[in-house]
Amino acid sequence: MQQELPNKYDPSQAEGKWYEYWLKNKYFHSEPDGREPYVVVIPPPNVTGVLHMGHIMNNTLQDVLVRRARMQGKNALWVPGTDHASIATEAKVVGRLAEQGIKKRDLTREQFLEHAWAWTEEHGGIILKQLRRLGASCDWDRTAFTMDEKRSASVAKVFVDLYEKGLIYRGLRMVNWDPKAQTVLSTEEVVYRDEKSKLYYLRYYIADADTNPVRPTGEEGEVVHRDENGRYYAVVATTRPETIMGDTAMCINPKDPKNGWLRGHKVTVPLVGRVVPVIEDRYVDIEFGTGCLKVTPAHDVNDYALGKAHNLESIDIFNPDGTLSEAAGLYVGLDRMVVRKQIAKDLEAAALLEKVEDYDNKVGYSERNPDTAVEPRLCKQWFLSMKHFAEIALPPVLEGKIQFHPSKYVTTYRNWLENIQDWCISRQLWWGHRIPAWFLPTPEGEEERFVVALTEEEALAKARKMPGYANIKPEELVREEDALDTWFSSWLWPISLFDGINSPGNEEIRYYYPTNDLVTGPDIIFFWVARMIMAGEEYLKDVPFRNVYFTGIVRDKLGRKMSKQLGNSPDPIGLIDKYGADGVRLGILLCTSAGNDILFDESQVEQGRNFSNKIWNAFRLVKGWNVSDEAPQSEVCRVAVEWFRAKLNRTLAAVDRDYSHFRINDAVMGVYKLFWDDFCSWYLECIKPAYADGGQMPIDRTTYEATLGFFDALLKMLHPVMPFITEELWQNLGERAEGETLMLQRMPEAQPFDEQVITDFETAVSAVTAIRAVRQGKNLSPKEPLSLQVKGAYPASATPVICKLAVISEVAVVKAFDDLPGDAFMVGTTEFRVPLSGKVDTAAEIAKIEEEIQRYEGFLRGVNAKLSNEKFVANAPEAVVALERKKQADATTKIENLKLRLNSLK
RNA sequence: GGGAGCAUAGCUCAGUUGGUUUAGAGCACCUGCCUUACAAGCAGGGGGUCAUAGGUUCGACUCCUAUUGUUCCCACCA
Repeated sequence: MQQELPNKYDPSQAEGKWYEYWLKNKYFHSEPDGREPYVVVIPPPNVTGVLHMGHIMNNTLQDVLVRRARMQGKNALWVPGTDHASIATEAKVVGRLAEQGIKKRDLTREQFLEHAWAWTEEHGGIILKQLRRLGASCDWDRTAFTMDEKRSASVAKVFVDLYEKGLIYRGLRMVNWDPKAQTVLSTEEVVYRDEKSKLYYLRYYIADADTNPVRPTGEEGEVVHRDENGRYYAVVATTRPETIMGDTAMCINPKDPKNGWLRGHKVTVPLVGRVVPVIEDRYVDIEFGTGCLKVTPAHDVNDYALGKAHNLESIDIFNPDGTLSEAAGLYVGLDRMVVRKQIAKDLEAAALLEKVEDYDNKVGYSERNPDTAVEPRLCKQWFLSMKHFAEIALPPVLEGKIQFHPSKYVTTYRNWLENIQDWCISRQLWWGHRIPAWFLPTPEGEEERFVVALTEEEALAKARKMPGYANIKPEELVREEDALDTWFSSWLWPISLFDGINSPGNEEIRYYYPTNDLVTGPDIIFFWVARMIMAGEEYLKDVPFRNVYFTGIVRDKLGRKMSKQLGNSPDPIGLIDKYGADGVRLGILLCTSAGNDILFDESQVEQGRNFSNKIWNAFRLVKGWNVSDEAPQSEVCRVAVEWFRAKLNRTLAAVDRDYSHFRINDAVMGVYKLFWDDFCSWYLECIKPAYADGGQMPIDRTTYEATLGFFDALLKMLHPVMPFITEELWQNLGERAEGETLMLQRMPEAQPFDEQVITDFETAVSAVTAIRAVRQGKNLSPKEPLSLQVKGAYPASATPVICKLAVISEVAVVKAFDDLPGDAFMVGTTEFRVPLSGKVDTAAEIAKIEEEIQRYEGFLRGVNAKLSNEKFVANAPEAVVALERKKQADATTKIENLKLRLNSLK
């Protein structure tokens, strides 16, 4: 039976082998059957993305949940897939084309898409391959892509349906424009960042002083500006001087005493020379800047509203790429950021710049192009009306049909839904789902006309039914160029994966939907989570999942976000190579608690690797034993087996509880300690056969079988967390037939156990620890036999354990200690003493006892104070009072004993 | 500007409806050990007036109020 196993676990020997085995036997694959389903859909990573630590955490959590459910006998399914990530991917493709000297606008849509597909095929799925290294038990046969045939058809069908329901419309709105990607963004795709910027104070001269003389009102607080030539001017503060070419008014607050004298005048826009009216609106903040606001209806959301209210002209001075257009008249073709700098200089040179102040403000940036400030822009886009969706998506979360972990995100969710804005779903991109709408020839000056349909044929049929278009030819229909927002496909994910849109009520959607748990980051609660709930309620009248586990962000040890620039993001595959997938999984899980950011450090993965090794060596120990059918079971073995069985059951119950509350790190830590502390440090040490006559004694059959049973249970408990090493060891733990696997074994269930067994064993543990401390303090060899005296209540089962683990030759239960010198300690109210002839430092012992007495007396004072408080005795529950009385009695006993001892020493 | 969360050992966090021997874990740290499973290990040990100030209560880490610090989300102050 002697095994020639190395003393270090080598993950590379096991991981690839078992993953292949699982794949070959299709253990990850699921088909609908009679069992209870358990379903997780992966948050689809970008098709061209590579694995980072966030994915490691997120996918490890999913795999733990899925593997556990599978071992609980459920029909577990984890569906993988990728997302086409329209803006991000298109940007990458445009970038690569640029390297080859190709411009996007020189290509046709078809040519561009060819390049995009080529790129997708080249880089696509790398991330899914990487997930295999982690051990992810996804059903790869079901791998989906948001732009594959079924998913694309689902998107189109939903678009048409929502249009027909009147929920999708086209509207001219002020939208967020990304000048780099040259597409509109949804409000959710704009991230605001604090920025140190400048506030420019500009002179707007009064233009009509000749015909309409300036008359200061003389009001208190009035501020009138005149230059050295006596000309009047107003001062406007702005952060965006480059937009003055679009100014079509200046606005003051009607109640502003500073600027009342400007009322009714016209002013000249500096440099531009355009004469614009001074308008009045309560919107203007009197306290901000000078109280004068320049109004640029085309380039600011508020100004747009003002422009509408006051019937102002709107001048769009930007090109789609953020350079100035012909309409600007000045700086044409220059980038807006360049113009901002230049115009400040020019204004100064023309003596039109009063001053410049430092100013902190928030600037919106594109989520996908973080260096690009979004530009408010007026244009016609496709919108999804959200009121209806907010109404159907709120109740399931508020009523607990869907549970958020942690629950604090319910508030966030609710807030967003209650203040929701319509969703701008069109994007001026080619990579994505092309909007299924066709425009019809429309006479000049008339409202655009279009039809929405699944196919061109349908579109033509629909068009021909419209008045005046009975004879329209196919080539007269012009398909919408825009694509849809990526999230317009993602929101269907839990449905479209089971083809529930194209083929409603099919077997799979009925069986697998709703899914169970979703693991994702809180950063996409609006983008994705909320919208999936909307789609689920709209199309299946049911929630898409029952639980949402929100992970935190993986940061480095110093709390910084991981980024390429900082170089603080470890390569996950490198970590797996170095520490093994199991080590990486355990490492990341140990520091993961729902909703909290996790500060990742490689030492945690090292801890995971070390734990793998611990398991490995425990296995080496157990498999190295000779088994005897004749040898009777020793008392210490009997006690240890009884105790560990109880402990195992207690932990199983605790771990179940932790998992059900999504306290996965607690569950993992529970198993970790059960294995390392309880199983290895105490149980195995108890039953480990001694050496005698130059060889190791055999272990008795009863204990051995029990130990294999425990090991088996432990491997099962560990398997969801550390799938590879557990499979490797389980396969070698007993005789296995071809095709057997740990991953399909049933997870042990907690059985009732006797709490007293655990309590009694803990007495032995405490005594052993104390005796070891005595040895250490006295510098005694761990092997030198000692004897032990016990005074007080003492479980008989403790003796064999103490004898073996503390190397005690004899335990004597005594009524009173003899006069021999020795070291004493207490476990509960039981007093123990290790007689030590000639090795006792009396002075030190006295000091130790006096310190103890002091501690207990302090404690007793607290208890006495409580008990002497009549109100406490009268009001507190009986059990609590009884407990305090027990504390009082116990402490008193202890102090008495200690004093007795003190006296005998003196 | 509005909202939410957090503040417990050097670090990261538990502390489950206020009462379990005057607060627990993991890591880190200190001391001693290469003891035939494991030095990726073993044994032992130190370390916290639970952010501050009030309040409720017989009793507060736990509930309430305020303050300070911190994180996140939302919002059109140029």
